[in-house]
Amino acid sequence: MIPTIADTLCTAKRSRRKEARPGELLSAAMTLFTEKGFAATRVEDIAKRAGVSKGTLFLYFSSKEDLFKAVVRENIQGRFSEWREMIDTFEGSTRELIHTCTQQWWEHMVNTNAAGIDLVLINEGEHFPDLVHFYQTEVMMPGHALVRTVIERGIAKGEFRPLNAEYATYSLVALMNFMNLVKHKPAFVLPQIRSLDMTHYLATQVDYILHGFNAPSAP
Amino acid sequence: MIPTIADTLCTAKRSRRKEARPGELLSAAMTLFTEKGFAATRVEDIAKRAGVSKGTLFLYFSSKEDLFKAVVRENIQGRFSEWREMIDTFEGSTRELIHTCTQQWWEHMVNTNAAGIDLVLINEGEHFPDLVHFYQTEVMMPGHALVRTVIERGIAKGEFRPLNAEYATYSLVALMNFMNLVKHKPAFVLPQIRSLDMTHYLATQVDYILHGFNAPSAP
Amino acid sequence: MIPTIADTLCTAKRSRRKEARPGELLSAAMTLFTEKGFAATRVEDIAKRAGVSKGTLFLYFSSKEDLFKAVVRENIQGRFSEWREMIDTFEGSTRELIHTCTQQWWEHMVNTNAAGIDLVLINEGEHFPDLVHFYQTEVMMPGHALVRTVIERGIAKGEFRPLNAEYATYSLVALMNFMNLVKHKPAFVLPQIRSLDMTHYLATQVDYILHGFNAPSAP
Amino acid sequence: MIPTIADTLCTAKRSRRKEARPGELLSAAMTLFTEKGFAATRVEDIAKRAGVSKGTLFLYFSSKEDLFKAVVRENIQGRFSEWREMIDTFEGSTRELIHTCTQQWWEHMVNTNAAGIDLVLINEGEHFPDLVHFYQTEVMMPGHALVRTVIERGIAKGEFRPLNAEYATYSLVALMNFMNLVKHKPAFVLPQIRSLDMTHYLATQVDYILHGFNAPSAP
DNA sequence: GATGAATGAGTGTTCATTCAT
DNA sequence: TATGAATGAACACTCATTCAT
Repeated sequence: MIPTIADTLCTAKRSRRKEARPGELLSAAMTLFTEKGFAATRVEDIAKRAGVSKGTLFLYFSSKEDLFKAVVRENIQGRFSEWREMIDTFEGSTRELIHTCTQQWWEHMVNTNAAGIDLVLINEGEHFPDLVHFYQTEVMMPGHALVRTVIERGIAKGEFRPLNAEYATYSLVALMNFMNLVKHKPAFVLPQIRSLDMTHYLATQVDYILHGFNAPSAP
Repeated sequence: MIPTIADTLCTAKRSRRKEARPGELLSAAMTLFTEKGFAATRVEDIAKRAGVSKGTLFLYFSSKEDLFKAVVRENIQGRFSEWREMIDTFEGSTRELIHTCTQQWWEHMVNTNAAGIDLVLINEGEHFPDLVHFYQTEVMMPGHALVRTVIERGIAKGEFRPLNAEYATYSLVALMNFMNLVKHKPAFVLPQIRSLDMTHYLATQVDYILHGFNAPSAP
Repeated sequence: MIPTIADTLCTAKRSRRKEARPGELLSAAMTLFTEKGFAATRVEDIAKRAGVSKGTLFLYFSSKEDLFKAVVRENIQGRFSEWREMIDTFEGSTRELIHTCTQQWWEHMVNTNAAGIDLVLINEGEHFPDLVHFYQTEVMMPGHALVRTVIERGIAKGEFRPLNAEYATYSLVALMNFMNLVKHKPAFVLPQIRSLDMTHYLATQVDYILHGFNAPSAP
Repeated sequence: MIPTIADTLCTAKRSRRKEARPGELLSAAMTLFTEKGFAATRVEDIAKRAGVSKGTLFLYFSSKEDLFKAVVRENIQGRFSEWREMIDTFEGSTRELIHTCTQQWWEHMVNTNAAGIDLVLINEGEHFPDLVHFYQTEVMMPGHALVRTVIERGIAKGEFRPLNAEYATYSLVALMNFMNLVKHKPAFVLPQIRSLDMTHYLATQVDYILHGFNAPSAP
């Protein structure tokens, strides 16, 4: 018997979907978690958005919290080695390095929503102490260390004044958090900011900060 | 029957409290909303903290949402005229003005939790579209205008380089938001930051920013 | 204004019910738990039977399991002191004592359904290890000790032969369990047994057992 | 292509298993049903224990209930003719006959878990009215009749006093049920009983009962 | 005015059953 | 025949809101 196109599609769809399922769920979960927060997101809505039933979700993730952890692991953790590599081998000025890093962060973390996860934890972390611990240990500490490494590089090479490295780290963290909020939280700032060219805005803000660090302006 | 002293006390307490009731509820609500967010705060806990029953709360506020709106109106609006006055009549350098403003903001807004309301709206604003509109119009726009006025003063007086005033405004907004988060959201940053002297930290960060604006360092 | 009858009834009903609520829930719970088992009983059905809503049940008992424990405490625990008292002060023959005890047990424990709780634990105990522990400690051990005391009294007074007291205890336990099953589990025995006079049957069976213990027959 | 040894084994195993499948499922089901009860046993666990998938189980049994019915039919029915034969041709004393029967029952019914099914029906019979009817008719009535026959033999031969045969039957039934519970329900009795030699215990209890029937003690 | 008992809609999670492969 | 992915009904528990007192 010759398989009809419908058959083929069906088969193809089934098997393609089977493998894609966890990924589709993770993606749907990331979107909704970052849009509405953890508590306000209903697992049923995640499932619906991934095109499956509620029961199917629990086939792949043992609980809502487990799903959230998986989202974090998938999207944030494990990118650090690349960043570390990049920073350690960078040959240009620290000024260029910081611009490169922030632009990449914007592109890969913010535009993909990955950075929005941060905001979820900030807001609802109190109810999930173990998630916070996991996140502090696995995400925030490495991230913070990365930024600090860059700052210290600038100081060591005499590009920056002898700053308090911890404070300077927070200068960049504050900016990144600000941009994260602008991107993900419509209620955060005036609508007009949304019409800005965020890439350009980021570069400018970084320049302000570097200026404060005494880094020479771009030639 | 002759009223005992206990009776008298009781009556006095009663009537005093009767008038103070809404204020106590608003205060309890602000504390809990800023601590736990809107959704995660139970009206029963607000009532308990205000020393009344759940039913009483609904006597004064028709819903949880209504109570939240009242908290916003009570604590944020109406401070702007003082600030405007202060800025318009300030006689020192813009650098000093900015330091003064930020320190006052820290003292009056952050330490009193008022600024924490901001964070609640940022996170859960989706549930209150009209409140977000109100907030944008009545709080964020005036606030933003105030900061911008100060920036423009600095540019006009030649203390700053000819900055993009909008961008520069956001530099300060980002810092203030960062500090707000540090104060209110334990999961936001690494625990170590909590041991900092926040007043000093704020001053230092403002200095970095002003440095970026080409404002001469403090003498 | 003169209260109407309706008012009076309403008031009376409200306040009467308020106090009676936990008792009504306990009673409904005992009936359903013994009829259908723990897992198969829905809290909503318990509430419905007590004439309240599901929410009300959780006002008085923090969980289904907690409710079950309360049923045990209410109906079984705390009766032991009376029994102990009665046994210690009994003046007749051990034969008479055992007949008295078993008849009272039938009347107060089986006819009130209290003994049915036993069966629930027997069947579903595996899923509630802490309930089993509670029950073994608080109910089975004292109950077993009580029966054993009586057996040992008979041996000490020379009314019984020098039995293995533990074995002999189980002889009575087995009988009691049997009757419990007959009363509560329709599928346990042939329907014909239901037409027996259970009081008489119990007395006869006890007599058989006592006969086995070498207690002289009733004169 | 030449089949490898592995292939052969696989095929052999496959076809052997294919035929054995329902039996393996029945056996797994009996174990789990008697261990955990009907409702608390998950079909997936039965399938896993039988080494097949959940889907396969439903290939052989149309529902969980249907599987349970098959377990009952498979394991209990059809043993009665042997017992009847044995009883009718037994030549020793009724006392010996009863000891023989109870020991055989322990060995063949309790130790093989078959008797545990009894308990499941006792507890969850409400969900299977037709099965209860089947069980009463096909299992309990013949079983009861068998025991009664033995009692009546003892009376007829003058070994027992002129007992109420129905009552005396229940004496044995109660003991058997008790032992069944001890064997299968950990929550039933105090843990100490588990350390007893059950065979010896059974013999002793039977002796007590026979003593009550006035059967002379073993010589 | 003040209370707190009562409500019931809403959500995370389980599991028997189905069905495309 | 055998699989296992998918389903959705069911249930314990929470909490904003109501209302008789």
